[in-house]
Amino acid sequence: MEQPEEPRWLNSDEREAWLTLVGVMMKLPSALDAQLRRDAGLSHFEYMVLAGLSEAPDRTRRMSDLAGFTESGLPRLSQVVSRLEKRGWVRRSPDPTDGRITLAALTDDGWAKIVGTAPGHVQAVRTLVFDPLTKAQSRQLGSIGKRILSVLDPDDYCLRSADVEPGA
Amino acid sequence: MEQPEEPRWLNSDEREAWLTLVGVMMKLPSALDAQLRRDAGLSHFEYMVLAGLSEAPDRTRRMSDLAGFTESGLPRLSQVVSRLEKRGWVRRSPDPTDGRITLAALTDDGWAKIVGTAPGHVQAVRTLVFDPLTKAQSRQLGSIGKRILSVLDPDDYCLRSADVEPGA
DNA sequence: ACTATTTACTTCAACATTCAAGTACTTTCG
DNA sequence: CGAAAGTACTTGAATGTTGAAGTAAATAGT
Repeated sequence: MEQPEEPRWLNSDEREAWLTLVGVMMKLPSALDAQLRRDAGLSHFEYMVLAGLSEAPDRTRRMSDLAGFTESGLPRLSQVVSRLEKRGWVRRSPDPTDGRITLAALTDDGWAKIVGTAPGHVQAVRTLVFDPLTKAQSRQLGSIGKRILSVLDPDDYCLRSADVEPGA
Repeated sequence: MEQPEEPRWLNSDEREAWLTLVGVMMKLPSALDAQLRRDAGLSHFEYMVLAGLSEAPDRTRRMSDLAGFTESGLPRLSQVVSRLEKRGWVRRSPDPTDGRITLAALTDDGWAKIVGTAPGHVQAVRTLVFDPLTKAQSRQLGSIGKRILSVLDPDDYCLRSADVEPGA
């Protein structure tokens, strides 16, 4: 079941694009983490948790739902939410209608935290990602990302709108 | 020194592109790690170390040079190279001309390992990244990545050829 | 109604990564 | 020539993440 022909190596354009992409994947997360840690004392993962709650109705969400949103398993989420609870930004309570489910809710302090943190983070995303690109490139990035994500994980959260353009 | 106006929020195209990019950055590394671990018993980082040595003259490189290539600090590299040395794929020796420097060299077994592993990994990169894209998109991805990387780290390894196109 | 399986989450142990100190060597300067 | 400073790397402690077992509650079967 091996491919009988020699493998299709990357051509030089592809190879260059690949190495560049690896570089971006290595450095962009650290850069964003550093900004959040410096300006808000939050890891990127903690920020995602607070952001996920802030967008939800009643600022409340199930743990497993949050785990899906943040692309992480329940154990990791559980520990991080414990920390956020100790800091007073999140409160956990069992779902009255189903005792297995734990609901995580953003407190008022947590809401204030995310409201105070978001603008600086958005600015960082802008500076590092969109400002260096033309408008056309920003659109291309969206299309390219969706194409790749649809292979990586067709059920991903971001692809719910069924708009993976077939052309370019 | 705060921006007096309200922050420039991401517009809906940008927001969508951003969430997609986050998804790709979360999942692509794990997918590649999984392929290498399954097919070759290597982490992506270990693969990068072997690949970095395989491309070097005499298949030999300084530890600090390798650390730059793999975008990681010396402590991490030191431990990983220790493991690779125990498995017989790398050998370390002090530089005869400067006793502070440690040279890491790929053994024949290590060369055989990377030669046997590379085709499957390249195939995975192809399947996950380039096959879903048109040729035009592959080129766009290269340009976009270089633009972003040039802000993230202007001294990056990949940008040595001074070819960040100013147009699109 | 009572057990058995499934679901949702937490906790515990193994592992990897990061940061700070330590070691060995080289270069510089009095 | 000898002490001080700097460089390259390794080691060890603290932290965070992943995987496996454990708990608690709900559903399904008998």
